Amino acid sequence: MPMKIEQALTSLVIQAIRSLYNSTVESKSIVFQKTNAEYEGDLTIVVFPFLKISKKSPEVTAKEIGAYLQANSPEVEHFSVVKGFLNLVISGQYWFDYFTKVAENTGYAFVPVTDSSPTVMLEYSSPNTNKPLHLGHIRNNLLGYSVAEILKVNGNKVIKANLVNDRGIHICKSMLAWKKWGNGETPESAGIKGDHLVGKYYVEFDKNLKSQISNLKSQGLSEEEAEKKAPFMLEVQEMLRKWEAGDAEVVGLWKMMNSWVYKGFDETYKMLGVDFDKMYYESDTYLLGKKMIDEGLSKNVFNRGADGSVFIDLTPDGLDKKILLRSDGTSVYMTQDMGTAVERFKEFPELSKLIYTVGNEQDYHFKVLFLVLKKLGYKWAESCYHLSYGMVELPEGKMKSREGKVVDADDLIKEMIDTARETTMELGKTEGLELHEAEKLYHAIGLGALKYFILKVDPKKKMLFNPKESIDFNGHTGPFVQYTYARIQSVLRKGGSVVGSRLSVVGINRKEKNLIKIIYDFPGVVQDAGREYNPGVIANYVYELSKEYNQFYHDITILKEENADLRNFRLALSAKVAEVIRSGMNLLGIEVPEKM
RNA sequence: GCUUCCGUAGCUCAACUGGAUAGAGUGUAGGCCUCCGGAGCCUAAGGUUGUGGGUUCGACUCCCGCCGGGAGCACCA
Repeated sequence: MPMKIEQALTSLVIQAIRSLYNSTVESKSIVFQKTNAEYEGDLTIVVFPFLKISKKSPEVTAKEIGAYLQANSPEVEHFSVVKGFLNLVISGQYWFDYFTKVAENTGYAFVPVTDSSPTVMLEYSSPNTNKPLHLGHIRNNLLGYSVAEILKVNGNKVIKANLVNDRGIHICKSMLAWKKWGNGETPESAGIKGDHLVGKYYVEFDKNLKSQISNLKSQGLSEEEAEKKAPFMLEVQEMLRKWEAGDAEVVGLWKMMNSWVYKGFDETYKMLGVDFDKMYYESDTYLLGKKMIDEGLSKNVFNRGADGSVFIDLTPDGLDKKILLRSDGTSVYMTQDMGTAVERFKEFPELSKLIYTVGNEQDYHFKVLFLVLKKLGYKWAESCYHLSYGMVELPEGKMKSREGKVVDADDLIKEMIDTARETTMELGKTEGLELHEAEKLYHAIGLGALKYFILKVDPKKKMLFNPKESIDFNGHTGPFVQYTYARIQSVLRKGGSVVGSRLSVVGINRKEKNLIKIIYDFPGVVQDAGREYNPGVIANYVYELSKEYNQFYHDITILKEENADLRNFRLALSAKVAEVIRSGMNLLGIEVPEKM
């Protein structure tokens, strides 16, 4: 990657200040920003921080520094001053040279992974096996996958992990309902995906339990008592005990129903295009944390209550007391998470970061988890990070899975693809496409729209999904970017290939310069996205690039340009834009079609 | 009640981490296919950034107080 012009200018500004005002400034205080479109210029230096040193007005200071830069840097063509802002015009030659240097280098924005690169484990997805995936899971999956890809191109080895919540009382609920009312129904016999079938029995259980509870309440029991004494509740608890004791029949049922669910999940994962390097199952790991109870007690980090329960008192840290072992000796979620974290650093001692992709409703949980690990003396505790994301809300409010107010993942994916198919046909773009190619295209567009819609939003913020309005293919959307890519491919097919490093052009126009400047920004954007764990940075960037290209395409002739050098340059520029769009979209897990 | 996150155009989202007159899309009203793909391009209207103070050359951004909303609050996961 060529050196950034900002670096060279920074040291020049330091020189300027030394020579003009006989003083030194830190490079940190020299901030560059893009020049506003309404003024002439490429880069702007804010001179307010230097006024104390120069003891002159903002205008004079800016002019003096500007003159120095112009005199000492061939890249600074000229400059102008507006109030305290020094606007620098960087020569077209510089931008053109930059372009020829990166034109042939597809990885110019990426940090390569080597043997000595740090290893990061990123956990995401982590579903429960008692119901199918919904829109909330989709955000988790897309976010996790994308951040993993972004970390890779920032020079990290990434292990994508999925910890499946495959045991516990909620799983037993589906099992019990199926046993009672299922009549041996299977995904095959019912013609339903396995995860949906199991989910159906989960709902069934809940319904029947509720009617039992309301019966008991009408007999005069309180809500709390009724919940505890409902026969179905007692039965399901008994089932969980049997499962933990290894009862052959219960375990057999559990295995069968879970295998249905996994098959269903695999289909959904495949449609979403997400994958994992490492699968963990809670049935293997849920006992891990128990060992740490003694460790914590002997280190006086944990306390034992009179009833035998174990807890940690975090009130000195501004948090609460947190139970870690129930009075009956069983462990809670927190304990399990402690155990699995320790286990992972044992399994992968080279881990430099452990990232959990989990919704922000668990912010407190992870705050406590990391603090407990730190108090136990694990120095890697500070390398743990909660990639917290906001909830997806519907126009009518939060999704409630128990009330059936959810957007089912499989339904939504299908709807996106159907809409892509309809739109493509309406626009008459299916000509000359084989059927299976067409279907691949609808998938790319439908999923592209969905993924882009979700990933363009800052993960930290909650987002609204309106099923009627959110499926849009125009404007600031995935298909807009895909369309721009396909359009460029069409130009390149007609224009032939050119060697970007052997170009010569006398001058570049404003639109060309704008495009090169955006291409120039890509490395920094990739870095920002990685530092912030935010795919939205990439999404907004590829949109900006696409928009600029479409203007260029509209205003500037490419194929019919008579000057061969200019024509070649514009073809090479188009090819580079397409390549950056493709690599950016791939970081979001979105495919770009050659035609659409 | 305590802790915590959030309020930006009618709607959905940005704003380079404290910098210029807060930007896009969508929707609304208009315009652009004799030119490489109209899923595109251009123009217009649309804002006291919830609100009141403070910090400073400068605040959507930092601090404090209100108003409104979400989430979490030891033996659920």
